[in-house]
Amino acid sequence: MPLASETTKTSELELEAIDYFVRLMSLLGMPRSVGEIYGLLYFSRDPLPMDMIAAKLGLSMGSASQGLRTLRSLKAVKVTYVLGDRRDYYLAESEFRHLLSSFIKEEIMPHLENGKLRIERMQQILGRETESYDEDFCRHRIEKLKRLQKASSRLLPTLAGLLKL
Amino acid sequence: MPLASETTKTSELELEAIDYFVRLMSLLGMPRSVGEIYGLLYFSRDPLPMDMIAAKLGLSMGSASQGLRTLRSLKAVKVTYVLGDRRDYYLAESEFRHLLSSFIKEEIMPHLENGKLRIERMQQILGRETESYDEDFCRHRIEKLKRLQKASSRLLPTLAGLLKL
DNA sequence: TTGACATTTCATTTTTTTTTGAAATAGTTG
DNA sequence: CAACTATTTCAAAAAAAAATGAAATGTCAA
Repeated sequence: MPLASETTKTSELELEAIDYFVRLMSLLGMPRSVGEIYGLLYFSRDPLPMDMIAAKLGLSMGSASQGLRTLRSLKAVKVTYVLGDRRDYYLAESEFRHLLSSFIKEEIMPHLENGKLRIERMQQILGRETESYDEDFCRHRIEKLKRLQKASSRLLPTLAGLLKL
Repeated sequence: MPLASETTKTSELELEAIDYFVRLMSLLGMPRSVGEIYGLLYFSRDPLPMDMIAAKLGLSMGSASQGLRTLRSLKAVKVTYVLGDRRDYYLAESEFRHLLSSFIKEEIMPHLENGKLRIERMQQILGRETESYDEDFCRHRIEKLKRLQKASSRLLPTLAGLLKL
């Protein structure tokens, strides 16, 4: 637990941003700590080292480390080297769109790929099991899935692209 | 726990669909049970009553009831009345896009609205706290948030609209 | 009105996810 | 190389989310 003396008081604006991003991130299924860290960095002009982030937010080092890893992988945070200090300093990538775009690429697209395989499997199964009384019905449903699949495969990369600009 | 005699054997195709939709729904942050129910209904030509759904999936009535409520609210499921039976029968709305569209409207848009208010609050706070040394910096960041906000407010309803067609 | 059944609600239990904290690792400096 | 510090890892604890099951509610029909 950090001593009050070590932690600069968290400003009202920071609190507001933390709240805002905790919500936004949780919409993307990210844990609270990730939103907190990003929120704190969002209104910080100077880059912050991990231990200060953890102290300000009252997080353990473990959480901070894991949260920063996530943010780095989403390109939501940049690492800065500060002369004469061994620690890594972090800065928020202020274009949140970048984050959304990486999120689509990293978290959603793989599921889409996987979905394609599954639909193929469904077709195989239906092909094998002949003479089911509702074969036609199932065939139609599979067709619908394929259309959904195709539409998403077009739409999502486009969206990811749009966001980056 | 349902007796084996009450449960028609779940077909391979049904299993595949259940798996598929459990994943897809979990991407939207929906609990497992919701995906299971929708998956089961997706390849069922005949509407099914809640007790049969619960039996086939090995879910409690409570879960089935809650899951169907969610699916109804997303317009992912239609209720059918069967003559001479008191139970409600459920049918999957096969256009999954409808579900995505309701999801955007019901789950995401409210957060957006809320976000707008929060950004306004940030501006108020910044307005009050004069002479912070990085006031300009914060002002810029708030501007970025507003742009993100505006872009999403345009994009998401458009997307929801596109999906419905 | 009463009984039979379908459905919902909700306190409790179970499961899953997230956080913690301490140990392991890595890296730098004297 | 040895001492020090920053960071990561991971088993265990805590917290959050979901499922259960039994009681409450609603609804129809005899």
